[in-house]
Amino acid sequence: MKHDNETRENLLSSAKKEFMEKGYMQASLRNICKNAGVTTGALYFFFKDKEDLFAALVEEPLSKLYMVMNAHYQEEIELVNTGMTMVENFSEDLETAKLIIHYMYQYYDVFHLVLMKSQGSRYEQSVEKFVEITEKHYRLVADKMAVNANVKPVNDFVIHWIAHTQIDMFAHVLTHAESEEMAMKHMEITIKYLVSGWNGMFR
Amino acid sequence: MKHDNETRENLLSSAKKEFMEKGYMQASLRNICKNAGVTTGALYFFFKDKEDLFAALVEEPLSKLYMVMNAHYQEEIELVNTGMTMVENFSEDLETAKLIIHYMYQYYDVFHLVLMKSQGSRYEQSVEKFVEITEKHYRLVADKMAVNANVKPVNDFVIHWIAHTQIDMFAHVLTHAESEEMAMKHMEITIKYLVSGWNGMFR
Amino acid sequence: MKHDNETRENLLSSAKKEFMEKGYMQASLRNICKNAGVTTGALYFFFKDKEDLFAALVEEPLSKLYMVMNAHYQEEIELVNTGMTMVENFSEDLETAKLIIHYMYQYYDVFHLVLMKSQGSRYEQSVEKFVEITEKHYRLVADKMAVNANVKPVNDFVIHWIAHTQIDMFAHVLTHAESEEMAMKHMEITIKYLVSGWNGMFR
Amino acid sequence: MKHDNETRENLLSSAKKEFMEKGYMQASLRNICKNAGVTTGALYFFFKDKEDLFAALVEEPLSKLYMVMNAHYQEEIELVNTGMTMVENFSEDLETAKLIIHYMYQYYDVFHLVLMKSQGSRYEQSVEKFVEITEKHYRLVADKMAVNANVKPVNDFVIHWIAHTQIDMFAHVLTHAESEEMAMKHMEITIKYLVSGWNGMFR
DNA sequence: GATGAATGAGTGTTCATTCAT
DNA sequence: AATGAATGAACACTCATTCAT
Repeated sequence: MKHDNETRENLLSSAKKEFMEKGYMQASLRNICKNAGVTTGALYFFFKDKEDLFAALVEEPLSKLYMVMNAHYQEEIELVNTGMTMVENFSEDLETAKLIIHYMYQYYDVFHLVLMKSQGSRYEQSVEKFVEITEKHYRLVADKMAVNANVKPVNDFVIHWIAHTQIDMFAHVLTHAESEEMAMKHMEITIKYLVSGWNGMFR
Repeated sequence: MKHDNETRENLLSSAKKEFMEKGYMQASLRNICKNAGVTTGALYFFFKDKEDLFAALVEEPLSKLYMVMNAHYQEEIELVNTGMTMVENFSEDLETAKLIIHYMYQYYDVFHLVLMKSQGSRYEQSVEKFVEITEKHYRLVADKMAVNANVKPVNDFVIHWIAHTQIDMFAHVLTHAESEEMAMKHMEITIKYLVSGWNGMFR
Repeated sequence: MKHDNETRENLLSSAKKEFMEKGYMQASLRNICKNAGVTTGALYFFFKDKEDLFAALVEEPLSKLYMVMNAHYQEEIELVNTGMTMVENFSEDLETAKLIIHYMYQYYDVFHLVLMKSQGSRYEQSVEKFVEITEKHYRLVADKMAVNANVKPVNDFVIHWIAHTQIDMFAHVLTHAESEEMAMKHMEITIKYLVSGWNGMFR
Repeated sequence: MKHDNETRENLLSSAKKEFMEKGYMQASLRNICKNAGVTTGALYFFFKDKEDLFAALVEEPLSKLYMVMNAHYQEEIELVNTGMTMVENFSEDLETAKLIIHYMYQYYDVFHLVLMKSQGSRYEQSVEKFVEITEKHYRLVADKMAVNANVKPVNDFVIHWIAHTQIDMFAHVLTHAESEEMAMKHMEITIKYLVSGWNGMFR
């Protein structure tokens, strides 16, 4: 039986460590190879270039999360269409958030890399992409609620900022909580905070 | 009276432009010197190294803001000691926030550099420092309020996150508003949001 | 009967394409293998190294042409021994030239490779070899003619240059004519030119 | 008094040697620096990149020769306009050729580099440029002569080839003659050959 | 016959920094 | 006060080649 790409795995884990420590730009391929116990040529057998190496670490879980979020927001918007004026209890949002955080914890390192260490790579825009997805969602929700509650619609700037705040919360929880369990606990309060803030705008 | 170091000024403004465009790490001293019309040697006459050059741009306004914030929070805490259970109207907070944003707009480029372009320099931790200051403040406020309102105290994690959110808001407003005037307008809503969130935690 | 090495053939045709496009030095074995649908190891099973691969493409037709030329010039020199003082009509030379060009067209790619794309390989000296063969021939012819016409012998430098010019003409026609037919047509004038030049020297 | 760019000169002469020996592509900047006794950084202080280094060696004499040739051909064409049917004596052409060769010998190494060692640099097309200039000239001359001599005009292919042959002659003489003196001597015969060939076409 | 993996030396280039003048 | 020159280590990346399986 063939060896299971041991070198590739070594390279990936060495790369993960290096990217974690120094960030994408400051990471040295030389170093990654040295710590993986191979020469630079070996790296280029498995990966096209530096960016491809980084992509191999993060691409899949990342794009999957994009899909999950898009799908989830799709469903949620249909609930709003039924006509509620306010997020009466934040249980809905909490569940969504917990789902996302749970997914992120499954690929803890990946999302740490993407959210905190990707500057200089093509993934440095990932946070903005998450924001965009969330923003579109909130734009719709806010409009519905404004109509239903008969208040003037929230402006784009604020929607964008709220989306940003939401995403930053995920990043924050991921990077500051000691464990997934603790993360979940913290989120109950942060979501309560965010929902209170949201509703406050329509009062 | 000092004679104005024209070269020094040229270097500083050239540096500001380069750092703005490429960020600290990617900025090239070569380039900065070329655009300032001097050679690298000249730069090293005025500045110890790359970091010192960056510091010369941001240090003063930055540390002044640290002081302003510290002073302001000092005052504010005394108000809390008088015994209110809740931030009844957010006018207090709004005024503080507007004061900070106004200060930031006076040194727009400086804070843009510090908040967005300092990665790789020792100032990349500036955001965290702001958070720390804010955090200490909120820790005190939250404790007082918890006692007065007779609810269990908010945990450190959440306080930290709330401080972070607050600081991010400043960064966001600074970088996304078209003008100081607009920034002030936007802040009225964002502060309303944040205060609603804050109060929501104690309900 | 040999079984046809499909892989070998694929490698050869892929190599031909790569060498044609980029020249010997810039050609990448990686690329050649990729386009042939095999790995580098396969290449090294069939060919010793890069140069051997190039040789496999060109060696045979090339050395055969050397032989053809040598043989032809051998015959021709015997005609001169019969005692003519001048190339009265260039039909002789034209026929020889057409014969060579026809042969070259049968292995169009091979000679294109050898004449234009072999720099860096051991075949970069092929042109010089053709020149050498031609030169020896002209040396003899010129001496005979000098004696017969009672003029002083042409010096070696000029003989060498004339040979070079002749060979370059073949290369030029091969690479610039749109078809063999056109090549033949063009050669009638170029040979006329060359013969006029040659005879002019003895006038 | 300042040192006269000794390092730059060392680099240039080291580069000339390396380019001469290995050609543009195979030349190693590391090697050039080592033989010049400096580090790679020094090279990049004086030259933008590899191509710029090569250009510094050849650009000026090369473009000057383009100008000289263009100017000379301009004059010559006016003679043809006076109406001769044939280049009766080749003294005209010989003088032009000697002038060009003399210029080339003044910058012997430069033209050796350009004509024989520039492959891979932007100067690899220099021969073709010389041909182009010469070709335009011969196109005009041939047309005039065809009219005057009442023969059908020579086709473009042949004109192109003749121009090529002419330029190759210069390259050949430059690289094969032992001295300028010898070169001049050789040229008398080669020009005689070329003129005889040319006139032969119109007979 | 052919693969997949790996080597190791090499490439041109960029960088912050230094320092004699 | 500033120049011009030079350092030397680092960078990502490419190459022809090798070899156990």
